[in-house]
Amino acid sequence: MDSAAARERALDAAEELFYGRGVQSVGMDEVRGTSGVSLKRLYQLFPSKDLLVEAYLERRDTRWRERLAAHVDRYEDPERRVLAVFDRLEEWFAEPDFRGCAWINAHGELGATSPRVAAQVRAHKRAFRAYLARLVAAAGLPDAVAGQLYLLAEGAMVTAGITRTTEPAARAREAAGVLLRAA
Amino acid sequence: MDSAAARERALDAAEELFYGRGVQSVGMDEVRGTSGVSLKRLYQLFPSKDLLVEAYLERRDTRWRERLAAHVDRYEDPERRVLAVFDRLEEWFAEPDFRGCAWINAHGELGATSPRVAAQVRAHKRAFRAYLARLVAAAGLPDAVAGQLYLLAEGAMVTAGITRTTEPAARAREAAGVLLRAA
DNA sequence: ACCGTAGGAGAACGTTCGTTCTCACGTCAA
DNA sequence: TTGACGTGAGAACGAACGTTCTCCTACGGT
Repeated sequence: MDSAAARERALDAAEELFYGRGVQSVGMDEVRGTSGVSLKRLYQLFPSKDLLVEAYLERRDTRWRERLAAHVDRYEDPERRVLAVFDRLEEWFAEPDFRGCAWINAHGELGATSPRVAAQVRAHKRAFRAYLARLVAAAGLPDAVAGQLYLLAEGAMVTAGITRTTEPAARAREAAGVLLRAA
Repeated sequence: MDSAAARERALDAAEELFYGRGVQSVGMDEVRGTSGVSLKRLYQLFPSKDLLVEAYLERRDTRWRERLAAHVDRYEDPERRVLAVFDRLEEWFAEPDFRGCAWINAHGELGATSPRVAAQVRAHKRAFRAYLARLVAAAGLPDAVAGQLYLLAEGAMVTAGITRTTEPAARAREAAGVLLRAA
């Protein structure tokens, strides 16, 4: 197994475990067991657990935003594209291993003690918010609407994570529709 | 120091530390140091750390909802009372030691591994949501609006916790105003 | 005064975990 | 063939931490 493959496997295992059970309740030894990558190699690729956590969050950030954009790009109508964000949320919430927003969870767990994780979370949320702002601007709507929709989306994520239902997405979408019409 | 006073001090310290830095990064020894309650007494009052965590969340839940209700009760107009929820959020976000919603944070940290904490978080959120529903019903508005406002409030909490600004409260309040007018 | 009990300070115990080390094995270059 | 090197399995190390234990002091009832 070459270095790149080991890295992917390690990140796959890290993501599954850290996201599924929280960072602090997963030991490096379990990452080794799940990934099949030896401890020695793990520490070559990621010299500390902190760095593995950062890499996990970073890769997940890229993928999460790509999947969102891919979903939105199914549509052309600018207003429909805004609402597609909430459709994507619903799809996400329905995934069998969904356990809430990885960044909100990581912030709750590590935000107070790890400035780097806190910064990654802020960057991720800033990027999401900026994306929403672009969609709203493309629909010719005032920027304030983006902030409102952003709060709805965050509320839906956190609520879906706690209740383990997809329903918050539909509710947020309804509210978003009202806000769009009112703007 | 009698037993009741020791209990209060222990809970004060637990709340300050657990809320401020997260549960898992605070040891029982630090709770002892901050509270001035010896380990022996701590374990008499709370036979395990888990039970101390539960007691912390429970006491905070009671107080948090009392303060919210007290703020809302300043007003009589039913619609104003609904909006007062967001005023209270802004006040909360501005507190100097504000670090996001304790239950969202606890859920991110422990929700996946502690069913009891997860249940407490769900109960707290259910209670908040039910309170909002009562305010909305008293204003003669459809129940669906309560769900929408709830998502706005949760989004504001999570965003304020991550960005450490009070601004999400004002944005959520604006959006809430629009939703109320549209209903 | 005397004893039983409670409490405080802090050592001690056992476990977990991040990280490093040991050792044996296989591979490839000279 | 030999020897340097990379790797894997897992032991080992050191720290942190939840929990319990030891020992000493102080007090309340007789």
